[in-house]
Amino acid sequence: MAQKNLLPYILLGLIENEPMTGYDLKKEFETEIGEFWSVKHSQIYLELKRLVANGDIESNTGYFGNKIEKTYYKITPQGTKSLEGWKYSYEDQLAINKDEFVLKLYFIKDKKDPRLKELLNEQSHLHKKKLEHLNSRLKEVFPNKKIIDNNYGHYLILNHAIKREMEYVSWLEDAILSI
Amino acid sequence: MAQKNLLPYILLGLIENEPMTGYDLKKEFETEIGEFWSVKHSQIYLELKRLVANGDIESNTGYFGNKIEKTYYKITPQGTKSLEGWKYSYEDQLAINKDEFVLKLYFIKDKKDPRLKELLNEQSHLHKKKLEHLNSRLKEVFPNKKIIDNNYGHYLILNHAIKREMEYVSWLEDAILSI
DNA sequence: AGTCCCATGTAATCCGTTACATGATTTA
DNA sequence: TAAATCATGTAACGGATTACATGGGACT
Repeated sequence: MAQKNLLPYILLGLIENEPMTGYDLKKEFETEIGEFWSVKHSQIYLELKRLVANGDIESNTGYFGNKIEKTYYKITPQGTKSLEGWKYSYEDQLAINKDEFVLKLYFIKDKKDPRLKELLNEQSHLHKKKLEHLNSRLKEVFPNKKIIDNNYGHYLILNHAIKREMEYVSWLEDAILSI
Repeated sequence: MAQKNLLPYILLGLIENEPMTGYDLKKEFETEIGEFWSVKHSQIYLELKRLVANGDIESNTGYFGNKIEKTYYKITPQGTKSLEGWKYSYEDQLAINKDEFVLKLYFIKDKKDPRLKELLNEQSHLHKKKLEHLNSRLKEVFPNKKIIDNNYGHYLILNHAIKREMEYVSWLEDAILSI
């Protein structure tokens, strides 16, 4: 494979709970899962066709109480098996996490570079905003223990994202003070 | 552009210090910059041609005291300008950092899922190994203050990578204890 | 009447990985 | 002399983004 294509598993994972249309799936990437993954609708519709051709999902087109024709997709037993296989598969090595800002810094050699502080400040601002956003998401999405225990993976990764941003900000602040 | 292509800037940044061959550049991705970025040699050679066509670098083919013909590339004033422009450019939003493990967790709903702990343990092991590796890199690459001050960006991002792995491990350990 | 959102696609383009390919030199 | 490394490419394929495209419904 050219690049590891995880979209099939995402779509299966989302459809598993309840049948969905391509548009519904697109919407998911604007809210919940959009915090952790991004994809364009053009890719979704193509992948859905592939999944149908592969027998992982089934489509059902019609008017479902609405005035607009929609196509709903539901997962097949084969699709469920494929999804489970991926969910519990072992990763033998960590992928490199490509961060443009980190790359830029690699090429800034001189500690006394006059624009270094400004760059660090800009990033700090971005990450502080992100951190704020994630903190409010946590409160919003997980108001009580029951919701936490029934969406535990999501709860864990949201907490991880928050800790990651805290680390990012603290690193940048330390860096700013060090120069 | 399909995906943001940062390779031109990486190549310019590496060539800026001293003229290099395609093979030299490939080697860089096996050591220093390989900690933060990955690329295949096929892409390097293609990108070098594009940079030459674009006037950002100049090529010089011949026998340089060796028995093998090599092609050295050096940066042009235009290339330097392009590199500087990128290095000090402002990023207005943060890119999503796609992590397969995080994605998997999103689809693990139940806190009592019997395989959750095992998955977390596996990841913890990987990140601990990574952390060890980064710590030894830091000692190896930055033995004294002068080297630090003259490669400050690299020093900063290596420290960031270490703190990031520490956060990852601590998050996983907390998660393991919580279930 | 116009704008926004719903809903679903295709096409073009470029990026990234894998595979194919070749030949010389150094090292074990 | 065989294997590893040096050195440089091309080709095929698939993933990801952008742009093009269409039509209906809801809201102002």
